[in-house]
Amino acid sequence: MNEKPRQRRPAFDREQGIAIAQALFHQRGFDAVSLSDLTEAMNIKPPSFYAAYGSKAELFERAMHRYAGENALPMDKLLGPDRPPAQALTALLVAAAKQYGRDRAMRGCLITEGMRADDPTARDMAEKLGNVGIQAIRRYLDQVRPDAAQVLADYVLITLRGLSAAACSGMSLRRLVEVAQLAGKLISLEFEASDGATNP
Amino acid sequence: MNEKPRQRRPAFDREQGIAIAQALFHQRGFDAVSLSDLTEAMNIKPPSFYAAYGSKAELFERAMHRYAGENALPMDKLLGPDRPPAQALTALLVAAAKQYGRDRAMRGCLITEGMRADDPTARDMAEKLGNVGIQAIRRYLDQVRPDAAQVLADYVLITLRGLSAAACSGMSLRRLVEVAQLAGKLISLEFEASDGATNP
DNA sequence: TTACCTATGTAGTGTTCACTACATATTCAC
DNA sequence: GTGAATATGTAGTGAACACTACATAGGTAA
Repeated sequence: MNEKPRQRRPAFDREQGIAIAQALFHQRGFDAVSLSDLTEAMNIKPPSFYAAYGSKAELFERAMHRYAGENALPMDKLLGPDRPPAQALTALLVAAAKQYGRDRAMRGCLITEGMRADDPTARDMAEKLGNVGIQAIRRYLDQVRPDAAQVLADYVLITLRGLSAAACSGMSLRRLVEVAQLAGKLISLEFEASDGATNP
Repeated sequence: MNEKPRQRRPAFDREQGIAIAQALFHQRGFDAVSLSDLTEAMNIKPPSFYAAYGSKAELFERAMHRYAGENALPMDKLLGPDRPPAQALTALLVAAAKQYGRDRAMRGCLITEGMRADDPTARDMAEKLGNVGIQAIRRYLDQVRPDAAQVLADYVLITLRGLSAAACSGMSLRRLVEVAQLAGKLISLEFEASDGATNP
């Protein structure tokens, strides 16, 4: 009696699913994105979701990796040895500010904000990934400013976290960049003050 | 047949309930504290909760007000006209760092972190309360540094948000205070540099 | 004592959450 | 073409969520 055959579309694009998840997680944060949000956006059903990604947290990790791959600040170039340290750190902060305020719908840093998820699994994943970037800054400062590497790395980290948080709260790109430039300028002043007589 | 009469304890202390809620919200954040967490900690049942506080969000607002009343930074004293502006701002940042890292279980700023709640009602309440403090800083800078009040206020705000976030992630009190002192010192350098010849 | 009002406990409401058992449609190697 | 492996849709799971209808106990004032 009018047996409608079960419909099934061909296999969906898993990489595109990660891209969709990345956008959703960046817009709303891990906790605020539900499985039905994800499956609706990907146009799949929950079993396909779990067959492909294992769990919501695992997909979040993949999305963060994708984000890091395509959006991560080019530390190697920004913190290269061929420019003055103060200038390199300023460039890092300004680049971060520009990225955090670029897209009106996806503000702040996906990984930095992921560190505040309520879900402990997702939070740990984000912290682990974020530490990679922090340690890159720390290594750089160990080389160029070994006397104050720790406090300077903490200063940069806290400025980045503040920039990301302010971006999420809607602060304009212009203001974010101005603060990043000011923070960089202040580092320069500190370097000049403690440098003594290396420059004219 | 063994009809156990319904037990009922006398009316509970509503103010103490707000204090309990303040602690829970500060430890875990608005979204991560459930109604059963609250009613269990207060040793009451949900109907008593709603009779007393209206909703979870309204209790959060009361808890933030309580927090502001007992923990808010004494802006009037910190930003008084009797001390150099750079010193006043440094004192503000250091006081915030000390408060954010003081209690091992209740890190960061309850209101600042409340601005990131997923619940839009709670988030709006926190933003409204946080703006009061931000505007106090802005007014102060309008008086002492009218030429750069906006960017300086944004800088202080972003540093405070970064300090709160880092505190929540477990950064030690010592490191938080060191960063606050460095940020304050950098502001001093900037003030001296732009001051020209007001000081010897 | 008695009547009344408020706040309490019991016991739910419907919704949403992340996640899954199972049968079947698609796909691919051969 | 055919069989096997795989991923899909249907339809649900139990748990947790914020919140509430209702009867009754406690406190208060006469």
